[in-house]
Amino acid sequence: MLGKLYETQVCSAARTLEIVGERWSLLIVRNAMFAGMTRFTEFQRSLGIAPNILTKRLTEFVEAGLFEQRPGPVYALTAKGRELQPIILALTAWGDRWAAPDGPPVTYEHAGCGGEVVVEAACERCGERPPPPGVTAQVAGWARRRQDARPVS
Amino acid sequence: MLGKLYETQVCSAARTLEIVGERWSLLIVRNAMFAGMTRFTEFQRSLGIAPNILTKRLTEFVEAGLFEQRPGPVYALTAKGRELQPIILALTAWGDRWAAPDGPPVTYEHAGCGGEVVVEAACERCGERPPPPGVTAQVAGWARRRQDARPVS
DNA sequence: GATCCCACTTGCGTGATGCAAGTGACCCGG
DNA sequence: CCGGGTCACTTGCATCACGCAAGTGGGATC
Repeated sequence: MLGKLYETQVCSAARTLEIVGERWSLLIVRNAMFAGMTRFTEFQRSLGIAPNILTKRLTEFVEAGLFEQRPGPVYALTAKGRELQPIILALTAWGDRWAAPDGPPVTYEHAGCGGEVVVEAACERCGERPPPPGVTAQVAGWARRRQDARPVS
Repeated sequence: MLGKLYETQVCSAARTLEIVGERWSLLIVRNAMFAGMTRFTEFQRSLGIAPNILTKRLTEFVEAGLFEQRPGPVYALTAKGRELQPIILALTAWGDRWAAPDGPPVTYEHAGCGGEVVVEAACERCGERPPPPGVTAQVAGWARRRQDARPVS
């Protein structure tokens, strides 16, 4: 949970980043999601994250509903937390393309089928996958009015 | 560019987060991508970001190849920068689902067609869209060996 | 009892961010 | 010409986030 929120941003991406935009957050989620980690020391060891930071992150994830804490203690992803998956996949894909000189270290597979799982933007109406310039943002009327009512500086 | 990198993480998502994981970074990219912003004060005003932080971010984005700086000065997204789009879309989608009590403030449309653009994980082999538990991570052999050669603590 | 492991907590130092004022360049109007 | 406004930053300082390392308490095992 970001200390200072993005309050002037009427935008869901900003809302998401308020919850998982801090240092280590998405890597914690990644390890829970894909390495099956549930224990404090598992996360700590695998990430090299300081225990006070990990405590803070896990506590806030539980409060935000991304994880639930069970006796043990076990930190288990909720449905809400699991649905962060496309973000992890998209981050991975970009990194594979532009920041992986040795090739992709991790690939994601469809369990059972064995095919590679990729994350892509596609049009719900026609099915096409538009290149980035072919995607435009439409701001809802109420959102535009709310944005205008919130001058930043 | 994160101050302390995620050096022990052999993972492209971590590489990506090293470049765009700092505060404001993805919101800057979002504004460039979807609001056509190219000028310093445009970003500064719309985000309410401190000028010293914005300077630092833009400079590093140019160094990392996400933006190029032209006379004006104009900050223009490169192809590398534009390919961050699925990340923005995925962040938005999660936020729409779980953090938008008033509904989605922004939707993304397929230019021309008008259909909504969504980002989804799909299997390249069979075309299915597996739910999160149906996606598994496969770590490449060299990556596992490199990870094992990098004890964290 | 001693030892080990786990799940944190604590205290302090360093680095990131926020705030607000300032600077220099440029443009426009009087 | 001068003054005012705008833009693109820079600077100095305060606050907050994170890193580091030691510590504490609980539980299990020998």
